[in-house]
Amino acid sequence: MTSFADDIEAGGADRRSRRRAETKAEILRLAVEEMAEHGAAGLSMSRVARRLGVQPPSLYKYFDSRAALYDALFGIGQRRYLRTARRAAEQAPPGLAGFAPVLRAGARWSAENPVLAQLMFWRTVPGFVPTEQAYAPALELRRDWGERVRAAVERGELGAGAAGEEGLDLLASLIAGMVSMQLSNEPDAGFEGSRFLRHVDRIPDLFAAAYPPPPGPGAAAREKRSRTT
Amino acid sequence: MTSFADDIEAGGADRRSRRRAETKAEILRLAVEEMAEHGAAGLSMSRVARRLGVQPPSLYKYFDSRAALYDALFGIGQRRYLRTARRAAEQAPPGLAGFAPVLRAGARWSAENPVLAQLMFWRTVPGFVPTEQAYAPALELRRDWGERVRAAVERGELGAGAAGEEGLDLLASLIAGMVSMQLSNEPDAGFEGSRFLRHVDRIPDLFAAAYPPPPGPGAAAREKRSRTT
DNA sequence: AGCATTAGCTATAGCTATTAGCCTTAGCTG
DNA sequence: CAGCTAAGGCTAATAGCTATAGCTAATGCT
Repeated sequence: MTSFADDIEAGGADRRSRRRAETKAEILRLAVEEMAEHGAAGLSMSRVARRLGVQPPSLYKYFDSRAALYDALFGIGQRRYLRTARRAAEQAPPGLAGFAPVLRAGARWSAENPVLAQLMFWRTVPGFVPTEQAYAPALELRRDWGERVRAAVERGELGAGAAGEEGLDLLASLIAGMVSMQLSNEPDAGFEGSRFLRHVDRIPDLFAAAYPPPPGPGAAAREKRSRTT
Repeated sequence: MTSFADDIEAGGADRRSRRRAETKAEILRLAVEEMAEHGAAGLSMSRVARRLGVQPPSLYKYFDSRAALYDALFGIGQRRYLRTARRAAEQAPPGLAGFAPVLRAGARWSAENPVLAQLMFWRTVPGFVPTEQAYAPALELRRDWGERVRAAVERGELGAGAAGEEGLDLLASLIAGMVSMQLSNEPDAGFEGSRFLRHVDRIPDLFAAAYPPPPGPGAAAREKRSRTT
């Protein structure tokens, strides 16, 4: 969170390119600090410049506009969020049982990066629309979830509708709700001990309640297990 | 939505007070139009003044600051939202069966007033913090829900935990999720045919799945009913 | 009819983003 | 190592923003 060094690709191995990338990363870091203080929509180029010890117009050597700065942060956030989810997915068990760890990882990331999460999940900065490129990871993540849900359906853990657009919309709404409540009510609370994010672990059961699996082999065992949990 | 005449109390029966109240209502109306175009955080006093056909400083005769204008809209929105929910509650059946109509009424209101909903449910306007007075209806609504859930618990339709702070947080998260998805993804879509808000009717069942009622008289009948629904 | 208040105005201060254009110097290249 | 390019800073200026101060005319109550 603190450093953006890895998110800026240096144009070349030049010393100049390297220094330029460092400055860009520093600007992004200061921008996030600014947003943490004044709200995601309250980013001021002038204040960032002051923090950097530079006159405001100099910032435009690095980012074409305030919107471009937002877009960079939006894109970095989306990439990191996707990466976080995929890493969690690697270690998660297959099927429905793997939902909770992945959801939890995403929720934790959002709690630890409230400013970026606000920018990404509510689009509330007037005049800012993310570029297609910056938005791309969000579409990838949605595809990931599509596959994950489909796998759970094939395992007989969820009803067929769960893997459709409708089911994915419901699943997205469930996680969005808890993250939204967190961001608007206690953005600085962190993940552990959050009033709202502790409910994230319940999402798989809630989702399964909305799309119950068809009765089949193993249904009785699953039923018993879910009752004791 | 179009008129704010009923939301501004005229100081007296004076002709002056009446005209003043009319102008205030007109300003609020134009402010919402502005916000619909430029985003909730993109309200500009100058643009509102231009629309009203007046110089910017003249607005300050009616609202002390931009924040005061936001606060008025925030308070009006909260009052209307509370009123909408209570009206729906009057006609709703008692117990868990009454949840859906009330939730739906709130969701519909949010879809029809996306700008006010954004201002109220995400607090994303930099520097704006609602006054206690403007926020009060939100607390009342939470108390209403507390009673409604408690009644359902007493009827044996929900588990005991549902009526605690934790349960209410979960319920709030469920509705917030769908409204949030609506506001960020298709704010201009309206209620009917919304991808996300159609899931609102499922909330009671989801909530009941999280706080299942203790087995007791009528449990079998309830079980059968919920399966056929 | 008289007069206080209201509701407009202009001018101004101090922010903001952004563009234009200048100048120095860092550092790559021949 | 010399020279040149372009990176990266600067100042000045424009246009827009919120907000305050203070003036003026007319509204409409008493």
